[in-house]
Amino acid sequence: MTLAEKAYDALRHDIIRGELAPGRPLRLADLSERYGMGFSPLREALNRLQAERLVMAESLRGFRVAPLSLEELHDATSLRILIETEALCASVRLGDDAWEAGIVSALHALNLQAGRTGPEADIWELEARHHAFHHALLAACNSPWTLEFVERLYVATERYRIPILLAAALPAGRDVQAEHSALAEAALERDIDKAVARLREHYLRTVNDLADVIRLNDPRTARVAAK
Amino acid sequence: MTLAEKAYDALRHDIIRGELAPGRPLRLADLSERYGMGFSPLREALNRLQAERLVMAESLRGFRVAPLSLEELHDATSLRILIETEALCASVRLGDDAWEAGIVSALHALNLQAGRTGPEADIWELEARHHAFHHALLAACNSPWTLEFVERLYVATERYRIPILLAAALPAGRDVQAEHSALAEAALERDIDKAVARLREHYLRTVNDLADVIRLNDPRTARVAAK
DNA sequence: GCAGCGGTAATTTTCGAAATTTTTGGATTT
DNA sequence: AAATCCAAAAATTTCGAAAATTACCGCTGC
Repeated sequence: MTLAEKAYDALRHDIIRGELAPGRPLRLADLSERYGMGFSPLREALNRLQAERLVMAESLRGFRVAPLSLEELHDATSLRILIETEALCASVRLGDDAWEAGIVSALHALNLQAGRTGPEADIWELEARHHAFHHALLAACNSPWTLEFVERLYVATERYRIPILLAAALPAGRDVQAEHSALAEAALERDIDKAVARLREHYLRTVNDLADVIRLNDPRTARVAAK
Repeated sequence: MTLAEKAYDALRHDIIRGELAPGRPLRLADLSERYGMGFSPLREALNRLQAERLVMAESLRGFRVAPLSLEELHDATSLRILIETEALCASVRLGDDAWEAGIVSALHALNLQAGRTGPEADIWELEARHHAFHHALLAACNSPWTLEFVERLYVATERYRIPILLAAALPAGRDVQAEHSALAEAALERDIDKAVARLREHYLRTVNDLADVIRLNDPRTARVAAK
C-alpha cells in the first residue's frame, strides 16, 4: 500500500469521524506532521477527497474539511431514499441464498454489538456493523453505479450522526434495532412494498432526529428550540 | 488557474472525447510531454479522475483510462432514468421564469447547431449544447447531490456516444431534435407525467441505438449482427 | 520447448527544495 | 480613525532528483 493510499484512508477516516472538524483548514505542514509523510502523498489524497466532496479546495488557498448544513442533510437523505429504495427492490428481486445469509449475518452482528454495554460498547464498531447491515440489504442489486452512489450518500450523512453517536442521545421511544429487524424480515420475506416502506420510514425518522439535535446545538435556534 | 487544474481539465476533456482511448495506460512521462508539465500536477489530476471513475489506478502500476462495457452502459442508463426523472419532477414543480427561459434558450441553441451543415457543423459544439439542454431541464430541482450524480452519469454515458457522434450514424427513422422539442414542450406545460415519459423514452431509445452500434463494432458479435 | 531466474531498464512513488502566491502586520497617508 | 501600501512571513504549488517497485529480456536448466 502506497503512502498516498494510507493518507487517503487516514484523512477520510478522521474527517468522517469528526476528528477533523467540518470547515477546518487542512494545512499541509500540519498534516505532514500528523501523518508522518511528505506533501506529495497528502496532496494526492486531498485531491481524491475533493472529488468525493469530503474536502473543499480553493485555488492557491489550500484545502479545508467540507462543511455541513441542514440543507445538505435533507438533500442527501431524499436522494438516498430514492436510490436505496430502488436498489432494495432490485436486491429483493435478484437476491440469492448468499444475499439472505449476508443480511442475517450482518443483522446478528449488529444486534450483538448494540446489546453490549460498559467497556465492550464501542460506538465505532457499532457504526461499522450498521454500515455493513445496510450494505448487505442492497448488495444483490447488481448495479455498481447504484452501490457507489449509496456509499457516497452514506458517508455524506454519517458525519451528521456523530453528535448522536457520541452522546448516545437517541430520542426515547425509538427502538432502532427493532426497525432493523423488521427491515430485514420484510426483505427476507421478499415483500418489496413492506421492505421499501420500512426503509423509507427508517431514514425519515433518522433525519428528523438528527435535525432536532442539530437545531438544539445551533446557537441561532437554541432559544427557540428550548421553548 | 493552477497547473493541476489545467491538467484535470485537459485529461478529462481528452478522455471524454476518446482521444485517450478506454483502457489505454496513462504513463506519466507521456503525459508530461503531452501536456507540458511535471509529474506533480498530473498525478493530482489523475487522482481526482480516479475518484470520478474516469481513470483506474493500480498500486505501483500507474493509471489507465477506465474501460467501457455494455453492462456499465445499461447500469448507468437505468440509474440515470431513475435520478433524472425524479429531478425533472422537482424542476417542473419548482421551476420559475428563469428556468423556463433557460430551457427555451438551450433548446434554441441546440436546434441552431443541429441544423448546421458543412464547415459550420461542429460535432463537439453540438454535444456541448446537448449537454446544456439536458442540464437546463433539471436545473431547478434544487438538489446539489442530484445534479452532481446527473453530471457523473452524463459523463459516464457520453463516452459511449462518441462512435455515433463521429460517424453521424444515427439510425434512420429517429428524429432526436423532435424528441428534444417534445420534451421541452411537456416540461414548459408543467405536465409532469408527459415530461417524465418522454425523458425515459429518449434515454431508452438512445441506449438501444448505442447498444446496436457497439454490437456491430464488436468483433465477437459482428458476424451475428451482420446477419 | 519452456518454466524459472537474474539483471537491467522502465515506471511509479516520494521527498526536499525552489518558485509562486496569499496572508499578515505595521508604517504611512488621507 | 480609516484606508493604503509595502515588506516579511506563511502557505501552496511545482519541479527535479532520489528511492522503490515493477516490467522486460536474455539466459539457464530441465
